[in-house]
Amino acid sequence: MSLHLYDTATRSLREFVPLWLGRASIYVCGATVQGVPHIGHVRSALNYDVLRRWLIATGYDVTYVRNVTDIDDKILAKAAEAGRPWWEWAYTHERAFEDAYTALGTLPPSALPRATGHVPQMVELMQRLVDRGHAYAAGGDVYLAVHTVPDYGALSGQRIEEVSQGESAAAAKRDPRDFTLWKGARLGEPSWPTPWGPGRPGWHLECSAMATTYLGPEFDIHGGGLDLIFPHHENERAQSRAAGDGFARYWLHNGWVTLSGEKMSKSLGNTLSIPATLRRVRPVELRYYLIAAHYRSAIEYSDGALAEAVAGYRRIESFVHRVRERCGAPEPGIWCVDFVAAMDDDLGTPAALAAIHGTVREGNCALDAGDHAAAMAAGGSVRAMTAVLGLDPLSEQWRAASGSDVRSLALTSLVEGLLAERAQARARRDFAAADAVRGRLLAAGIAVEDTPDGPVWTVKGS
RNA sequence: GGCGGAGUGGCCGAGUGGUUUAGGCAAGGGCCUGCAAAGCCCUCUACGCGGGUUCGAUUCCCGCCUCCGCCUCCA
Repeated sequence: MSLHLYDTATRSLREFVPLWLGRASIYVCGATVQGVPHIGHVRSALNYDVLRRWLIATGYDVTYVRNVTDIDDKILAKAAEAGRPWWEWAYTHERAFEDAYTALGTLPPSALPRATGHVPQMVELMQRLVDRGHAYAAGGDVYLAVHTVPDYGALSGQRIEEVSQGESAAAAKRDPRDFTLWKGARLGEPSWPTPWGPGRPGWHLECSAMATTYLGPEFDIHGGGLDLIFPHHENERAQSRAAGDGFARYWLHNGWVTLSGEKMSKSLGNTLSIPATLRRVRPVELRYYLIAAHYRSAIEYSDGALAEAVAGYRRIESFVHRVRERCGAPEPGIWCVDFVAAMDDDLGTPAALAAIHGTVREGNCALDAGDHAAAMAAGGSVRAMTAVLGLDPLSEQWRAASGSDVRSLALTSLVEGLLAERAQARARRDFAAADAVRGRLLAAGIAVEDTPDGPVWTVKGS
Protein backbone atom coordinates (compact mmCIF):
# COMPACT_ATOMS: atom_id res chain seq x y z
CA MET A 1 0.00 0.00 0.00
CA SER A 2 1.18 3.48 -0.77
CA LEU A 3 0.53 6.56 1.33
CA HIS A 4 -3.12 7.41 1.72
CA LEU A 5 -4.27 10.61 3.41
CA TYR A 6 -7.67 11.70 4.64
CA ASP A 7 -8.74 14.63 2.52
CA THR A 8 -11.21 16.97 4.16
CA ALA A 9 -12.47 18.19 0.80
CA THR A 10 -13.69 14.75 -0.25
CA ARG A 11 -14.11 13.35 3.26
CA SER A 12 -12.30 10.24 2.20
CA LEU A 13 -8.98 8.48 2.25
CA ARG A 14 -7.14 9.29 -0.99
CA GLU A 15 -3.95 7.86 -2.34
CA PHE A 16 -1.28 10.53 -2.24
CA VAL A 17 -0.24 11.25 -5.81
CA PRO A 18 1.94 14.36 -5.93
CA LEU A 19 1.70 17.01 -8.59
CA TRP A 20 5.32 16.37 -9.52
CA LEU A 21 6.82 12.91 -9.37
CA GLY A 22 9.10 12.54 -6.37
CA ARG A 23 8.28 15.93 -4.96
CA ALA A 24 5.80 17.04 -2.35
CA SER A 25 4.76 20.55 -1.40
CA ILE A 26 3.10 21.34 1.90
CA TYR A 27 1.65 24.55 3.26
CA VAL A 28 0.69 24.62 6.91
CA CYS A 29 -1.17 27.45 8.58
CA GLY A 30 1.09 28.59 11.35
CA ALA A 31 0.18 30.74 14.25
CA THR A 32 -1.20 34.19 14.69
CA VAL A 33 1.58 35.35 16.94
CA GLN A 34 -0.44 37.15 19.56
CA GLY A 35 0.56 35.09 22.60
CA VAL A 36 2.57 32.23 24.04
CA PRO A 37 2.21 28.84 22.30
CA HIS A 38 0.20 26.12 24.03
CA ILE A 39 0.33 22.39 23.49
CA GLY A 40 -2.52 22.51 20.98
CA HIS A 41 -0.55 24.77 18.67
CA VAL A 42 2.42 22.50 18.94
CA ARG A 43 0.39 19.38 18.24
CA SER A 44 -0.50 20.82 14.87
CA ALA A 45 3.11 21.57 13.98
CA LEU A 46 4.17 18.16 15.21
CA ASN A 47 1.66 16.32 13.07
CA TYR A 48 2.74 18.01 9.91
CA ASP A 49 6.34 17.48 10.91
CA VAL A 50 5.65 13.74 11.08
CA LEU A 51 3.95 13.86 7.67
CA ARG A 52 6.96 15.66 6.29
CA ARG A 53 9.42 13.22 7.83
CA TRP A 54 7.50 10.26 6.44
CA LEU A 55 7.46 11.79 2.97
CA ILE A 56 11.19 12.47 3.19
CA ALA A 57 11.84 8.97 4.51
CA THR A 58 9.96 7.45 1.59
CA GLY A 59 11.96 9.35 -0.97
CA TYR A 60 10.17 12.62 -1.57
CA ASP A 61 11.86 15.95 -2.01
CA VAL A 62 9.66 17.98 0.31
CA THR A 63 9.08 21.71 0.28
CA TYR A 64 7.43 22.71 3.52
CA VAL A 65 6.09 26.17 4.18
CA ARG A 66 4.64 27.39 7.43
CA ASN A 67 3.48 30.97 7.66
CA VAL A 68 3.43 33.51 10.44
CA THR A 69 0.43 35.78 10.73
CA ASP A 70 2.13 38.79 12.20
CA ILE A 71 -0.66 41.32 11.89
CA ASP A 72 -4.27 41.07 12.92
CA ASP A 73 -6.80 42.69 15.22
CA LYS A 74 -5.67 40.92 18.35
CA ILE A 75 -2.00 41.63 17.84
CA LEU A 76 -2.79 45.32 17.40
CA ALA A 77 -5.07 45.33 20.42
CA LYS A 78 -2.70 43.50 22.74
CA ALA A 79 0.29 45.52 21.66
CA ALA A 80 -1.63 48.73 22.25
CA GLU A 81 -2.71 47.48 25.64
CA ALA A 82 0.89 46.71 26.53
CA GLY A 83 2.07 50.01 25.16
CA ARG A 84 4.45 48.32 22.74
CA PRO A 85 4.84 48.57 18.95
CA TRP A 86 2.67 45.98 17.19
CA TRP A 87 5.66 44.56 15.30
CA GLU A 88 7.59 44.05 18.52
CA TRP A 89 4.64 42.23 20.07
CA ALA A 90 4.34 40.01 17.01
CA TYR A 91 8.03 39.26 16.75
CA THR A 92 8.35 38.48 20.46
CA HIS A 93 5.67 35.81 20.16
CA GLU A 94 6.92 34.56 16.84
CA ARG A 95 10.16 33.76 18.65
CA ALA A 96 8.24 32.00 21.42
CA PHE A 97 6.57 29.80 18.82
CA GLU A 98 9.80 29.05 17.02
CA ASP A 99 11.51 28.21 20.29
CA ALA A 100 8.72 25.77 21.11
CA TYR A 101 8.82 24.16 17.66
CA THR A 102 12.58 23.83 17.85
CA ALA A 103 12.53 22.43 21.37
CA LEU A 104 10.12 19.73 20.25
CA GLY A 105 12.30 18.74 17.35
CA THR A 106 10.35 19.91 14.32
CA LEU A 107 12.46 20.26 11.22
CA PRO A 108 12.88 23.89 10.17
CA PRO A 109 10.52 24.88 7.36
CA SER A 110 11.77 25.45 3.83
CA ALA A 111 10.28 28.91 4.18
CA LEU A 112 8.74 30.77 7.09
CA PRO A 113 6.93 33.69 5.44
CA ARG A 114 5.39 36.55 7.39
CA ALA A 115 2.18 38.12 6.21
CA THR A 116 3.56 41.66 6.36
CA GLY A 117 6.37 40.68 4.03
CA HIS A 118 4.02 39.64 1.22
CA VAL A 119 1.80 42.63 0.59
CA PRO A 120 2.79 42.98 -3.09
CA GLN A 121 1.76 39.37 -3.72
CA MET A 122 -1.56 40.01 -1.98
CA VAL A 123 -2.19 43.09 -4.07
CA GLU A 124 -1.45 41.09 -7.20
CA LEU A 125 -3.92 38.39 -6.14
CA MET A 126 -6.60 40.96 -5.35
CA GLN A 127 -6.02 42.61 -8.71
CA ARG A 128 -6.69 39.35 -10.47
CA LEU A 129 -9.86 38.84 -8.43
CA VAL A 130 -11.09 42.36 -9.18
CA ASP A 131 -10.29 41.94 -12.88
CA ARG A 132 -12.27 38.73 -12.99
CA GLY A 133 -15.23 40.25 -11.23
CA HIS A 134 -14.89 38.23 -8.05
CA ALA A 135 -13.83 41.08 -5.79
CA TYR A 136 -14.84 44.70 -5.24
CA ALA A 137 -13.69 47.65 -3.22
CA ALA A 138 -16.23 49.28 -0.96
CA GLY A 139 -16.03 51.56 2.03
CA GLY A 140 -12.23 51.41 2.05
CA ASP A 141 -12.20 47.60 2.25
CA VAL A 142 -11.90 45.04 -0.50
CA TYR A 143 -14.34 42.12 -0.42
CA LEU A 144 -14.66 38.82 -2.16
CA ALA A 145 -18.11 38.35 -3.66
CA VAL A 146 -18.93 34.89 -2.42
CA HIS A 147 -21.89 34.30 -4.74
CA THR A 148 -19.57 34.61 -7.77
CA VAL A 149 -17.75 31.44 -6.73
CA PRO A 150 -19.88 28.49 -7.83
CA ASP A 151 -18.61 25.82 -5.45
CA TYR A 152 -18.17 28.04 -2.42
CA GLY A 153 -18.74 25.80 0.59
CA ALA A 154 -17.45 22.63 -1.08
CA LEU A 155 -14.52 22.19 1.27
CA SER A 156 -16.41 22.57 4.52
CA GLY A 157 -19.69 21.13 3.34
CA GLN A 158 -21.43 24.33 4.28
CA ARG A 159 -24.35 25.48 2.21
CA ILE A 160 -24.02 29.17 1.63
CA GLU A 161 -27.71 29.83 2.25
CA GLU A 162 -27.43 28.18 5.65
CA VAL A 163 -24.39 30.05 6.86
CA SER A 164 -25.74 32.14 9.68
CA GLN A 165 -24.04 35.42 8.85
CA GLY A 166 -20.89 36.79 7.38
CA GLU A 167 -17.96 37.90 9.49
CA SER A 168 -18.97 41.45 10.28
CA ALA A 169 -22.08 43.23 9.10
CA ALA A 170 -20.25 46.03 7.31
CA ALA A 171 -22.62 48.37 5.59
CA ALA A 172 -20.61 48.53 2.40
CA LYS A 173 -20.81 44.82 1.68
CA ARG A 174 -23.00 43.74 -1.18
CA ASP A 175 -23.80 40.49 0.58
CA PRO A 176 -23.36 39.87 4.30
CA ARG A 177 -21.52 36.62 3.52
CA ASP A 178 -18.82 38.29 1.45
CA PHE A 179 -15.54 38.19 3.29
CA THR A 180 -12.83 40.80 3.67
CA LEU A 181 -9.72 40.50 1.54
CA TRP A 182 -8.25 43.80 2.62
CA LYS A 183 -9.09 45.98 5.58
CA GLY A 184 -9.12 49.71 4.95
CA ALA A 185 -6.73 51.79 7.01
CA ARG A 186 -7.88 53.00 10.40
CA LEU A 187 -6.41 55.80 12.45
CA GLY A 188 -3.40 54.68 14.46
CA GLU A 189 -3.09 51.34 12.71
CA PRO A 190 -0.34 50.35 10.31
CA SER A 191 -1.24 50.34 6.63
CA TRP A 192 0.19 49.60 3.22
CA PRO A 193 -0.76 51.30 -0.03
CA THR A 194 -2.84 49.51 -2.67
CA PRO A 195 -4.71 50.61 -5.82
CA TRP A 196 -7.88 50.62 -3.68
CA GLY A 197 -6.43 52.69 -0.90
CA PRO A 198 -4.24 52.07 2.14
CA GLY A 199 -4.99 49.25 4.55
CA ARG A 200 -3.81 45.95 5.90
CA PRO A 201 -4.18 42.29 4.89
CA GLY A 202 -7.20 40.23 5.69
CA TRP A 203 -6.43 36.88 7.24
CA HIS A 204 -7.56 34.65 4.40
CA LEU A 205 -5.81 36.57 1.65
CA GLU A 206 -2.43 36.24 3.36
CA CYS A 207 -2.31 32.50 3.22
CA SER A 208 -3.33 32.24 -0.40
CA ALA A 209 -0.66 34.75 -1.39
CA MET A 210 2.09 33.15 0.66
CA ALA A 211 1.28 29.59 -0.32
CA THR A 212 1.36 30.30 -4.03
CA THR A 213 4.42 32.53 -3.76
CA TYR A 214 6.51 29.63 -2.50
CA LEU A 215 4.72 26.57 -3.83
CA GLY A 216 3.23 27.80 -7.09
CA PRO A 217 -0.39 28.19 -8.18
CA GLU A 218 -1.09 24.53 -7.48
CA PHE A 219 0.50 22.46 -4.76
CA ASP A 220 0.01 19.21 -2.93
CA ILE A 221 -1.02 19.50 0.69
CA HIS A 222 -2.57 22.22 2.78
CA GLY A 223 -2.75 21.56 6.50
CA GLY A 224 -4.04 23.21 9.62
CA GLY A 225 -6.26 22.79 12.63
CA LEU A 226 -9.84 21.61 12.46
CA ASP A 227 -11.15 25.07 13.28
CA LEU A 228 -9.62 26.51 10.15
CA ILE A 229 -11.84 24.56 7.76
CA PHE A 230 -14.47 27.22 7.86
CA PRO A 231 -14.17 29.99 7.12
CA HIS A 232 -10.40 30.28 6.72
CA HIS A 233 -9.61 27.43 4.37
CA GLU A 234 -12.92 27.67 2.57
CA ASN A 235 -12.11 31.29 1.83
CA GLU A 236 -8.52 30.63 0.83
CA ARG A 237 -9.69 28.00 -1.59
CA ALA A 238 -12.47 30.18 -2.96
CA GLN A 239 -10.29 33.21 -3.63
CA SER A 240 -7.37 31.29 -5.09
CA ARG A 241 -9.49 29.21 -7.42
CA ALA A 242 -11.55 32.22 -8.41
CA ALA A 243 -8.26 33.91 -9.30
CA GLY A 244 -7.40 30.99 -11.56
CA ASP A 245 -5.02 29.02 -9.35
CA GLY A 246 -5.43 25.31 -8.83
CA PHE A 247 -4.36 25.66 -5.18
CA ALA A 248 -4.22 22.76 -2.71
CA ARG A 249 -4.86 19.22 -3.90
CA TYR A 250 -5.21 17.64 -0.46
CA TRP A 251 -6.61 19.27 2.66
CA LEU A 252 -5.50 17.86 6.01
CA HIS A 253 -6.83 18.89 9.39
CA ASN A 254 -5.62 17.92 12.82
CA GLY A 255 -7.78 17.48 15.91
CA TRP A 256 -7.79 19.33 19.17
CA VAL A 257 -6.04 19.09 22.42
CA THR A 258 -8.87 19.59 24.88
CA LEU A 259 -8.73 20.38 28.55
CA SER A 260 -11.61 19.21 30.73
CA GLY A 261 -13.51 18.35 27.60
CA GLU A 262 -13.20 21.80 26.10
CA LYS A 263 -11.13 23.07 23.25
CA MET A 264 -7.98 24.71 24.49
CA SER A 265 -8.07 28.31 23.45
CA LYS A 266 -7.03 31.67 24.68
CA SER A 267 -10.56 32.97 24.74
CA LEU A 268 -11.51 30.25 27.21
CA GLY A 269 -8.37 30.82 29.24
CA ASN A 270 -7.72 27.09 29.58
CA THR A 271 -4.41 26.84 27.82
CA LEU A 272 -1.42 24.80 28.83
CA SER A 273 1.64 26.66 27.64
CA ILE A 274 4.70 24.96 26.26
CA PRO A 275 7.16 26.60 28.65
CA ALA A 276 5.05 25.45 31.61
CA THR A 277 4.72 21.91 30.29
CA LEU A 278 8.43 21.61 29.56
CA ARG A 279 9.19 22.32 33.17
CA ARG A 280 7.59 18.96 33.97
CA VAL A 281 8.54 16.64 31.10
CA ARG A 282 11.33 16.53 28.57
CA PRO A 283 10.54 17.88 25.10
CA VAL A 284 10.88 14.45 23.51
CA GLU A 285 8.37 13.06 26.00
CA LEU A 286 5.86 15.76 25.20
CA ARG A 287 6.44 15.04 21.54
CA TYR A 288 5.72 11.35 22.12
CA TYR A 289 2.54 12.21 23.99
CA LEU A 290 1.22 14.47 21.25
CA ILE A 291 2.10 12.02 18.48
CA ALA A 292 0.80 8.89 20.21
CA ALA A 293 -2.80 9.64 19.32
CA HIS A 294 -3.96 9.70 15.71
CA TYR A 295 -3.71 13.24 14.37
CA ARG A 296 -7.38 13.52 13.53
CA SER A 297 -8.64 12.46 16.94
CA ALA A 298 -8.97 14.75 19.89
CA ILE A 299 -6.54 14.49 22.77
CA GLU A 300 -8.19 15.04 26.11
CA TYR A 301 -5.24 16.29 28.07
CA SER A 302 -4.60 14.84 31.50
CA ASP A 303 -1.55 14.71 33.73
CA GLY A 304 -2.03 10.96 33.99
CA ALA A 305 -2.03 10.44 30.25
CA LEU A 306 1.07 12.57 29.92
CA ALA A 307 2.78 10.51 32.63
CA GLU A 308 1.89 7.31 30.76
CA ALA A 309 3.38 8.70 27.60
CA VAL A 310 6.55 9.47 29.51
CA ALA A 311 6.68 5.87 30.75
CA GLY A 312 5.97 4.56 27.25
CA TYR A 313 8.72 6.60 25.69
CA ARG A 314 11.21 5.66 28.37
CA ARG A 315 10.60 2.00 27.66
CA ILE A 316 11.73 2.57 24.09
CA GLU A 317 14.56 4.83 25.11
CA SER A 318 15.91 2.55 27.81
CA PHE A 319 15.99 -0.34 25.35
CA VAL A 320 18.03 1.65 22.86
CA HIS A 321 20.34 2.84 25.60
CA ARG A 322 20.82 -0.72 26.86
CA VAL A 323 21.74 -1.88 23.41
CA ARG A 324 24.22 0.96 23.11
CA GLU A 325 25.80 0.24 26.48
CA ARG A 326 26.08 -3.49 25.92
CA CYS A 327 26.54 -3.96 22.18
CA GLY A 328 27.58 -0.55 20.93
CA ALA A 329 25.45 2.15 19.34
CA PRO A 330 23.25 0.66 16.63
CA GLU A 331 23.05 2.45 13.31
CA PRO A 332 19.53 3.16 12.02
CA GLY A 333 18.28 -0.04 10.40
CA ILE A 334 15.13 -1.13 8.65
CA TRP A 335 11.46 -0.39 9.32
CA CYS A 336 9.22 -3.33 10.03
CA VAL A 337 6.35 -3.90 7.64
CA ASP A 338 3.66 -3.15 10.22
CA PHE A 339 5.25 0.23 10.78
CA VAL A 340 5.22 1.09 7.09
CA ALA A 341 1.63 -0.05 6.69
CA ALA A 342 0.60 2.03 9.69
CA MET A 343 2.29 5.18 8.44
CA ASP A 344 0.92 4.76 4.94
CA ASP A 345 -2.57 4.49 6.37
CA ASP A 346 -3.16 8.17 7.00
CA LEU A 347 -0.18 8.47 9.33
CA GLY A 348 -1.36 5.84 11.78
CA THR A 349 1.04 6.75 14.54
CA PRO A 350 -0.72 4.62 17.21
CA ALA A 351 -0.21 1.46 15.17
CA ALA A 352 3.28 2.63 14.24
CA LEU A 353 4.16 2.95 17.91
CA ALA A 354 2.71 -0.50 18.54
CA ALA A 355 5.11 -1.82 15.89
CA ILE A 356 7.99 -0.05 17.61
CA HIS A 357 7.05 -1.48 20.99
CA GLY A 358 6.88 -4.93 19.45
CA THR A 359 10.40 -4.54 18.14
CA VAL A 360 11.53 -3.30 21.55
CA ARG A 361 10.18 -6.49 23.10
CA GLU A 362 12.01 -8.65 20.57
CA GLY A 363 15.17 -6.69 21.21
CA ASN A 364 14.85 -7.04 24.97
CA CYS A 365 14.44 -10.78 24.55
CA ALA A 366 17.58 -10.83 22.44
CA LEU A 367 19.46 -8.93 25.13
CA ASP A 368 18.26 -11.38 27.77
CA ALA A 369 19.43 -14.24 25.58
CA GLY A 370 22.80 -12.58 25.03
CA ASP A 371 22.17 -12.43 21.30
CA HIS A 372 24.01 -9.21 20.52
CA ALA A 373 23.48 -9.42 16.77
CA ALA A 374 19.72 -9.68 17.12
CA ALA A 375 19.70 -6.94 19.76
CA MET A 376 21.68 -4.66 17.45
CA ALA A 377 19.27 -5.35 14.61
CA ALA A 378 16.28 -4.57 16.79
CA GLY A 379 17.98 -1.47 18.13
CA GLY A 380 18.73 -0.28 14.62
CA SER A 381 15.18 -0.93 13.58
CA VAL A 382 13.82 1.00 16.54
CA ARG A 383 16.15 3.88 15.77
CA ALA A 384 15.00 4.01 12.16
CA MET A 385 11.34 3.93 13.05
CA THR A 386 11.56 6.41 15.90
CA ALA A 387 13.56 8.71 13.63
CA VAL A 388 10.58 8.92 11.28
CA LEU A 389 8.53 10.17 14.21
CA GLY A 390 11.29 12.48 15.38
CA LEU A 391 11.78 10.38 18.51
CA ASP A 392 15.10 8.61 17.93
CA PRO A 393 16.71 8.52 21.39
CA LEU A 394 20.19 8.60 19.87
CA SER A 395 19.58 11.45 17.46
CA GLU A 396 21.58 14.62 17.88
CA GLN A 397 18.40 16.44 18.79
CA TRP A 398 17.75 14.43 21.94
CA ARG A 399 21.18 13.34 23.08
CA ALA A 400 22.60 16.85 23.33
CA ALA A 401 22.11 16.81 27.09
CA SER A 402 24.27 13.72 27.43
CA GLY A 403 26.93 14.85 25.02
CA SER A 404 30.66 14.52 25.48
CA ASP A 405 31.36 17.91 26.95
CA VAL A 406 33.88 18.39 29.73
CA ARG A 407 31.33 18.12 32.50
CA SER A 408 29.92 14.85 31.27
CA LEU A 409 33.40 13.39 30.88
CA ALA A 410 34.06 14.31 34.47
CA LEU A 411 30.77 12.73 35.46
CA THR A 412 31.64 9.55 33.63
CA SER A 413 34.96 9.36 35.40
CA LEU A 414 33.30 9.84 38.76
CA VAL A 415 30.58 7.23 38.17
CA GLU A 416 32.97 4.67 36.77
CA GLY A 417 35.13 5.07 39.85
CA LEU A 418 32.18 4.50 42.18
CA LEU A 419 31.07 1.50 40.17
CA ALA A 420 34.55 0.01 40.48
CA GLU A 421 34.29 0.39 44.26
CA ARG A 422 30.89 -1.26 44.17
CA ALA A 423 32.26 -4.14 42.11
CA GLN A 424 34.95 -4.71 44.70
CA ALA A 425 32.38 -4.64 47.50
CA ARG A 426 30.22 -7.15 45.65
CA ALA A 427 33.22 -9.36 45.01
CA ARG A 428 33.85 -9.65 48.74
CA ARG A 429 30.05 -10.06 49.22
CA ASP A 430 29.81 -6.82 51.19
CA PHE A 431 26.36 -6.05 49.79
CA ALA A 432 25.67 -3.29 52.29
CA ALA A 433 28.57 -1.30 50.91
CA ALA A 434 27.60 -2.13 47.34
CA ASP A 435 24.02 -1.00 47.90
CA ALA A 436 25.23 2.18 49.57
CA VAL A 437 27.10 3.13 46.41
CA ARG A 438 24.06 2.34 44.27
CA GLY A 439 21.87 4.33 46.63
CA ARG A 440 24.09 7.37 46.44
CA LEU A 441 24.11 7.25 42.67
CA LEU A 442 20.34 6.81 42.53
CA ALA A 443 19.85 9.76 44.85
CA ALA A 444 21.82 11.82 42.35
CA GLY A 445 19.58 10.63 39.54
CA ILE A 446 21.87 7.93 38.22
CA ALA A 447 20.34 4.46 37.87
CA VAL A 448 22.54 1.38 37.93
CA GLU A 449 21.46 -1.91 36.40
CA ASP A 450 23.33 -5.18 36.62
CA THR A 451 23.22 -6.97 33.31
CA PRO A 452 24.90 -10.09 31.92
CA ASP A 453 27.37 -7.66 30.34
CA GLY A 454 28.15 -5.96 33.62
CA PRO A 455 26.67 -2.91 35.36
CA VAL A 456 25.15 -0.25 33.13
CA TRP A 457 24.40 3.26 34.36
CA THR A 458 22.10 5.87 32.97
CA VAL A 459 21.26 9.39 34.02
CA LYS A 460 17.55 9.70 34.49
CA GLY A 461 16.03 11.89 31.85
CA SER A 462 19.01 11.94 29.54
C1' G B 1 -31.19 26.44 12.44
C1' G B 2 -26.95 24.34 9.08
C1' C B 3 -22.34 21.34 8.85
C1' G B 4 -19.15 17.88 11.36
C1' G B 5 -16.83 14.70 15.24
C1' A B 6 -16.92 11.51 19.62
C1' G B 7 -18.81 7.80 23.47
C1' U B 8 -14.07 0.96 23.78
C1' G B 9 -11.49 -3.02 29.34
C1' G B 10 -8.79 0.10 36.16
C1' C B 11 -6.53 4.28 32.92
C1' C B 12 -4.58 6.10 28.01
C1' G B 13 -5.52 4.65 23.23
C1' A B 14 -6.10 1.58 18.27
C1' G B 15 -9.16 -1.45 15.40
C1' U B 16 -12.51 -4.94 13.27
C1' G B 17 -18.93 -8.23 10.79
C1' G B 18 -17.24 -13.89 13.68
C1' U B 19 -12.77 -17.83 14.69
C1' U B 20 -5.19 -15.41 17.47
C1' U B 21 -10.19 -9.80 18.42
C1' A B 22 -3.38 -3.57 18.77
C1' G B 23 0.07 -1.22 21.87
C1' G B 24 1.22 1.35 26.33
C1' C B 25 0.33 2.40 31.60
C1' A B 26 -1.40 0.31 36.16
C1' A B 27 -2.52 -4.31 39.12
C1' G B 28 -1.65 -9.61 40.53
C1' G B 29 1.41 -14.13 39.81
C1' G B 30 5.96 -16.28 37.93
C1' C B 31 11.19 -16.38 35.87
C1' C B 32 15.84 -13.95 36.36
C1' U B 33 18.84 -11.28 40.42
C1' G B 34 22.95 -11.46 46.56
C1' C B 35 19.06 -7.72 46.83
C1' A B 36 17.23 -4.36 43.44
C1' A B 37 16.27 -2.23 38.78
C1' A B 38 15.32 -3.44 33.97
C1' G B 39 13.62 -7.28 31.06
C1' C B 40 10.73 -11.64 29.78
C1' C B 41 6.25 -14.93 30.52
C1' C B 42 1.23 -15.40 32.35
C1' U B 43 -3.47 -13.33 34.27
C1' C B 44 -7.51 -9.71 34.43
C1' U B 45 -10.80 -7.41 29.47
C1' A B 46 -14.36 -3.69 26.71
C1' C B 47 -16.99 -1.83 23.05
C1' G B 48 -23.21 4.76 25.55
C1' C B 49 -28.74 3.08 25.33
C1' G B 50 -32.94 0.81 22.49
C1' G B 51 -34.39 -1.45 18.11
C1' G B 52 -33.27 -3.61 13.14
C1' U B 53 -30.40 -6.34 9.18
C1' U B 54 -27.50 -11.01 9.77
C1' C B 55 -26.26 -17.74 11.12
C1' G B 56 -23.47 -13.99 13.97
C1' A B 57 -22.47 -6.73 15.35
C1' U B 58 -18.53 -3.34 19.38
C1' U B 59 -18.07 -3.09 13.96
C1' C B 60 -23.69 -2.05 9.06
C1' C B 61 -28.81 0.57 9.36
C1' C B 62 -32.60 3.42 12.28
C1' G B 63 -33.89 5.98 16.68
C1' C B 64 -32.35 7.95 21.38
C1' C B 65 -29.05 9.85 25.22
C1' U B 66 -24.53 12.35 26.48
C1' C B 67 -20.33 15.22 25.12
C1' C B 68 -17.50 18.28 21.77
C1' G B 69 -16.23 21.38 17.48
C1' C B 70 -17.32 24.86 13.27
C1' C B 71 -20.90 28.50 11.19
C1' U B 72 -17.27 35.19 14.88
C1' C B 73 -10.59 35.59 16.18
C1' C B 74 -8.60 30.56 16.94
C1' A B 75 -3.79 24.80 15.77
